Amino acid sequence: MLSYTEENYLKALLKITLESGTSDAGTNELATLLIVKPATANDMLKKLKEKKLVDYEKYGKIRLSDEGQKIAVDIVRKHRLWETFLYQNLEFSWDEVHDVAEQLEHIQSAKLVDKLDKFLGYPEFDPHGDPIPNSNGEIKVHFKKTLFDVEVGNRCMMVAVKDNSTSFLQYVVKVGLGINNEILVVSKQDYDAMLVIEVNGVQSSVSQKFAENVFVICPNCEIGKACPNLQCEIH
Amino acid sequence: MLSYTEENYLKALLKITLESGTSDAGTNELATLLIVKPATANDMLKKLKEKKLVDYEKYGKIRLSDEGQKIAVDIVRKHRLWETFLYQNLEFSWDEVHDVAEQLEHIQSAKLVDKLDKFLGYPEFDPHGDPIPNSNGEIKVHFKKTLFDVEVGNRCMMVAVKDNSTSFLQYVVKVGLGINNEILVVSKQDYDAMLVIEVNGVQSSVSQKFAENVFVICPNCEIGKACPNLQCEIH
DNA sequence: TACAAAAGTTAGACCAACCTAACAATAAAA
DNA sequence: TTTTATTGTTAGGTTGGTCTAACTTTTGTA
Repeated sequence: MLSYTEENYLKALLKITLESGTSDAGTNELATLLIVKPATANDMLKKLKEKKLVDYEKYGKIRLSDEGQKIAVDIVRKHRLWETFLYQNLEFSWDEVHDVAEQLEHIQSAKLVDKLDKFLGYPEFDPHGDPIPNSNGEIKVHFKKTLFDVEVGNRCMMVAVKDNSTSFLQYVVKVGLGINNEILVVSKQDYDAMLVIEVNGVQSSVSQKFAENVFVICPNCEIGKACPNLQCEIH
Repeated sequence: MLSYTEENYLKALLKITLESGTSDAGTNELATLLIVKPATANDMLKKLKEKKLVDYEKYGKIRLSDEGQKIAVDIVRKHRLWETFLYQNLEFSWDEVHDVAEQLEHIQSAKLVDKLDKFLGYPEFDPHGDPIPNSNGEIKVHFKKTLFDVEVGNRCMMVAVKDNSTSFLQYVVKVGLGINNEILVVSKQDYDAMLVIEVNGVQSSVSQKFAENVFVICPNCEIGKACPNLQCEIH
């Protein structure tokens, strides 16, 4: 059984490797993320190496072992499931869920996680649009392209939103948008970056700010697989 | 902000004072409950005294301060709300909820507790029949008559258990008992105080120890109200 | 290539929560 | 009332996670 602290180190390592894409991390970087001194991070790395959760040699690169990665992904799964619960069932706003989920992710009970997942209807994305790993640790490919990135004349499909504020969500509804809706980008103004989009045959004009808060994939993409025409950035 | 450990000491002190009725506790008793050595409990008591959460003098009696009691009751509130959630919404059986709630009770977020309470519909009793303190720390009247107190030939209804250990709860299930089940006390042995009881037409033999851990009311009682024929002791 | 800056490591210390072993005070029994 | 048993306390030690300060290795650039 890992301590709360050890779990946080594994989670931080996963975050760094996923975000950098280089699949390894540095002591300083890790220490900064955990708000801890490099010496402290170094101590912990030695301990995690001992437990075979990280691959690491002195002055060398740090990366999670398979086992370490598995544990880290499971913590992310718990975090995102709890965020979804707080948002969907307990009326938390999207910016309030993180801190509480940060605590809840450390609750140890496999049954709890699976039952929560079932209760929530096996969601694939959390309130921030981030993918929720399934019980086998498989993470859906995550598309980070926004409506604003789509070129004029192209079609895309909405998969998530970045902003979860009520005002934004009401705006989304007003424009006739929803998850899995297909969107055609009709035109874009150079002057003020306003977009004209078409949803279900109805045209609307939306701002850059709005467009940047709508995550999309190209319509040929299947959620969970790599984009066939490489337009979608994989996170 | 209190540590996980400090919270557990406060909760244990509340439990001891409530169960003994004498409103004070001993170092050994506390240590036993927390599965810790008396020396350790003693260290913590000094620390909690320093924080003004317990009233305590060397070799004297230990009791929670008003502030300490308030915190302890709030932890119990959280514990019982989570138990209710696990039981009602996540399909946990009533003997599985305790251990997970033991972790969840330490999550720090006033908003979470209040929203959870609202989500659950402001329940007054948890799956074990124990009363859930409200947000002001007020606890409903609680019936504390045990199965062992019921006279031979009388019927009663199970409302709660005193012992929350998994082994006891599993035994309860094995005997075919559950909350709101009606029990007939068929006979009682003078020699070893064994009881023969009948639940849903099935007879079982249970020990004095077992019977003393099952709280009952007479079948005419309504939970939360005083017993109409005064057979039920109010705690 | 050399050397300064950045990154990483080690040694030694602190605190919280635990321990054991020895001791002190109180309660119970002879 | 004296002795014994129980209960409570203190002193000193261990471990996990943190720190500072000093040191080493690697990296980047003059």
